Amino acid sequence: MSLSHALLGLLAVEPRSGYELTKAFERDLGRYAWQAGHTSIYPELNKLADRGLVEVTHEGARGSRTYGVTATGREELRTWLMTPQRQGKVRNEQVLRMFLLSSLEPADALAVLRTIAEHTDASATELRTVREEYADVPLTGAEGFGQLAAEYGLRQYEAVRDWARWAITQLEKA
Amino acid sequence: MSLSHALLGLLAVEPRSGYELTKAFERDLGRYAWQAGHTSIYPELNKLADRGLVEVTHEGARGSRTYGVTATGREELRTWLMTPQRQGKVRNEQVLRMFLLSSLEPADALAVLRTIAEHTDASATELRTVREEYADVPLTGAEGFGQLAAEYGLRQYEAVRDWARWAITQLEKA
DNA sequence: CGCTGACATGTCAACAGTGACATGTGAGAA
DNA sequence: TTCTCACATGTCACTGTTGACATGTCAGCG
Repeated sequence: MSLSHALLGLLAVEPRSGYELTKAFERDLGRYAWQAGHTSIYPELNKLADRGLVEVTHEGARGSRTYGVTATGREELRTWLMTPQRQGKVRNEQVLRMFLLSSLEPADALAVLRTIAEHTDASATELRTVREEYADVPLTGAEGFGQLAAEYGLRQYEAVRDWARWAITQLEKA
Repeated sequence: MSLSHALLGLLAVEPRSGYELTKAFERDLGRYAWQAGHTSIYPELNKLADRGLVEVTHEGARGSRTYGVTATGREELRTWLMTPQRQGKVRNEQVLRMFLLSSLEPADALAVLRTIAEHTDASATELRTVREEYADVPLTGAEGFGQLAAEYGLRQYEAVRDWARWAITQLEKA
């Protein structure tokens, strides 16, 4: 399952509590890569702890538990990231919508494409400012994470926007 | 659920059997947008038929049933595609791997990035030849579907490749 | 004519993920 | 001090998805 590796990866960068992990999924990670709610995160943390891949490193206020990755966990994560990535699971509702555009009347398809182009352009602009904040932090470590993510998201949005614009001109030509 | 709309969309472009739909999911659709196996497709087709959104238009050899979209189904699909797309569900194992790169030693991260760059570049090259085949078919209708998909996939791969190359130079600088 | 392999559809148990519900804590504001 | 809200973790029923298993058909080949 990918959720376990996502948690392992986040904890490997920096120890966190289940609550903080939930927040992380609400930001970049859940936006572009893999979304998960606290209802799946907490049980998964317990399973990982049972398997000895993570451990509670600190207990704070309000019953919070901060988890860290064990040596075994770090090894498991490394193996997963380094092994030849076979065709992974993909499930993206936005992309699905784009693929189904051909089933609409050209006029309707154009309308949808225009809103896609607008939305992705707005998101790209937004991310460009986020990127500035990371301008001179090191790539590895807790901050580099966000930097790679922001850059990835930005390029992703720009690609979709450009595709939508291309599709619009193609449709208008016809 | 998105699967029902995916089926509706595919059938709206062109009537197909469950078997043919399964093949479609093994190609572009399952690769970039939404994957599904025959074990979820057949039951879903029956549910859609019960709800009157699709209907059997032809029964062929070996018990095959070709489905088409009803007027109601087409309306349902149109509504779904045209309504303001809230933040849809995203789940992409490849992207997840990229996000977790920061948790690796720089040397390991570089190795992974290099294979990503190679793989995506190869896929882009492959799709570029696929695109040629669509060079002068109309955008709407059964073929336009593949054309939009190919173009989308190509731009996606190129964006990821360029991002990986960018990340490599960033890491090497550090 | 028998074999093989793609065609074609299905069930079912196990598992993953979501949303609703539940419970309690501590900080800061009024 | 009381209230509110973010913090913090959890269960559970329901739904969606997968993989293993099951069954049968037709075309082409030797």
